[in-house]
Amino acid sequence: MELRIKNKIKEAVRVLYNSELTDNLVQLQETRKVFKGDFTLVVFPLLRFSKNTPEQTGESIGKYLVSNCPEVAGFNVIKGFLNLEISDSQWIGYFADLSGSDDLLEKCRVSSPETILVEYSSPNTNKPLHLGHIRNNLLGFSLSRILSACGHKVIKTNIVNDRGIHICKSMIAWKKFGNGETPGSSGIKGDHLVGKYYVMFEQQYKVQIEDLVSTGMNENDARNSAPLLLEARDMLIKWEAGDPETVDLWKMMNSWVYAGFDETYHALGVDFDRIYYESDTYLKGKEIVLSGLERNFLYQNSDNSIWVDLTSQGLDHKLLLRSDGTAVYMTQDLGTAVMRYNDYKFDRTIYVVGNEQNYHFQVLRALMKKMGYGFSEGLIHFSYGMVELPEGRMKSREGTVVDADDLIKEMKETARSVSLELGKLSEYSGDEKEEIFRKIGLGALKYFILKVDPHKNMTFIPSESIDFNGNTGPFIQYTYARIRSIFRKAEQMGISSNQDMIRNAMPGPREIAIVKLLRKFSDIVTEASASLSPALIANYCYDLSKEYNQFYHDLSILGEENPGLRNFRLSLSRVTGSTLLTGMWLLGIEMPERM
RNA sequence: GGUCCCGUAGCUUAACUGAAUAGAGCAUCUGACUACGGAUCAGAAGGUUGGGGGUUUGAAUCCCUUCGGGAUCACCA
Repeated sequence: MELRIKNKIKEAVRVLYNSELTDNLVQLQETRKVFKGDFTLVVFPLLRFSKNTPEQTGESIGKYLVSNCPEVAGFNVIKGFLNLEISDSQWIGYFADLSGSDDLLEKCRVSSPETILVEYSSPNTNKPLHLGHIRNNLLGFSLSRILSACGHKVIKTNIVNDRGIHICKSMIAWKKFGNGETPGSSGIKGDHLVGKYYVMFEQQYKVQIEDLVSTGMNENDARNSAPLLLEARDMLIKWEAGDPETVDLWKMMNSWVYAGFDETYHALGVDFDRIYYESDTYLKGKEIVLSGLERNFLYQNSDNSIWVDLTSQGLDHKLLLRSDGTAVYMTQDLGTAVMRYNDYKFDRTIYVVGNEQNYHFQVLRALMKKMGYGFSEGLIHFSYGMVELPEGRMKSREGTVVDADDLIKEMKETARSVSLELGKLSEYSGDEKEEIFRKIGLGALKYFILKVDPHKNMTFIPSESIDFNGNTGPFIQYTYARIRSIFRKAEQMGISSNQDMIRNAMPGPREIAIVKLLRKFSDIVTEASASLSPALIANYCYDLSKEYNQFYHDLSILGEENPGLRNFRLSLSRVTGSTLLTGMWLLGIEMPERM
């Protein structure tokens, strides 16, 4: 519709002022609520053609459109703004089409689908997932669904950081202090158990440093010569050499961690198509660096360390292999990227990684370009903001890390107490209730995180951040549950919605307002996919719910006497319900049938 | 110090890539159920978009400057 109107506007200017308009001069936008109309043309840019006042220009174009453009039923001009009024029958006709289609996302499909890898989560195996990972996982998962809904081939992927000195630290601590403790023997979830030994290492290490300092050693030397650290380094060397005992221990402890992560991922409702492990990819990375050196893209220092010079691209020199030949972070990312390209020939890889690594990804891209990898342009860093607490960043040392498992559990508990307080659901079985609490608690958490612009840092206030009223997940879920309830009731009454009757109805402004919103859905999803922003969909679902709740409050649906109007309202409810369901699905949020 | 990001009501945030009177929610105050679900709805109050300058018919948005906060610049990941 907008496109047709825009073309008519161009035609109007051609006829009235004998001038050709370029698209960027036709600024057609939604009319703001305080004014009358549906679409607004900003006429300021057209004054140079009309050589007239804004009011006169608006008036002339408005008149032309009313007589030449069937969609436009009327207009008004306020200052430099031409507000166009669309006839109700246009909106009703549009809704009839929408209502008859069974695929709300049909218009979102791109004409040339890409193969896109979305990397998210990327945990370390020495500690459990926390709130930061939750944002990461939710963003990555939702982006995957959005891109895939738009027709792209999406591979959800994860790179597990399972090697390095930090892993050896928890292994050493477990060996020395663990007395053979396992998840099974202790009842502690595997990732938490390993995390416990990592913390224990750091504590004991600190004690040893203090002891050494008290004997007169300076702190730096103490740090480097504490027995525990020496043992960890020794273990890393053994690991790299493939020492069977070390590798077995590593495998065993990793398997505990993976089982723990799987549980968290499952609770969060995210999954992956393909998981890469750093312990596999770093070797590939080394290979690439060595061949890059041979081909003179890189250079070697006198101490044998290997570097790349990116100063010509405004970046710096970057180390790629240590002097002892071991790999650094960048090394394995090179390897991972190449392995992935070999596996999938992707058009894009979207790295969902915090903005603290902006520089790293700039370097990665520039480096791959320099080394001649054609796909370097397709490496996209989806840089999202940190989750902070009121007192600042989460710090594991200060024990302020918000644990993912705890948070998920707390959300469900909160949902439970809110529900019980409201006294609903009494007729459901225990299992049914648990399922509803889970959906609501998780819905609140997910919506809270996804509704904010991914690029912005966000503050999480444990006691009050997650609400169940207002602009929240449960508000949208509630709206959906109400709609479902109407249809249960309608069924009892023997009423069903009839597609053929829609065009004959005479709905009022409340209904039309919803139709206008429903119509925007596919544009919003397309926009979310293009700009990689689930927040657009989240806020849209809220707007739609709000509009629907107003309608629901003011007007009766099943109680409406006029069958045509009742049918229209029922159809409107049906499409609103499926739009909310689809929108929230794109965010990874489940909707309860009742709550 | 170099580079980059962010400052919007008390709090959490929106604003389509420069347009009209900057939208919401929470919290506060006032009202609405003999009605399809009150986790709802209606209303009030709350803003010099950190400050200052500039470009423009028009700036939260672009440019400069200043203040405040953060990130990054490791043979850490």
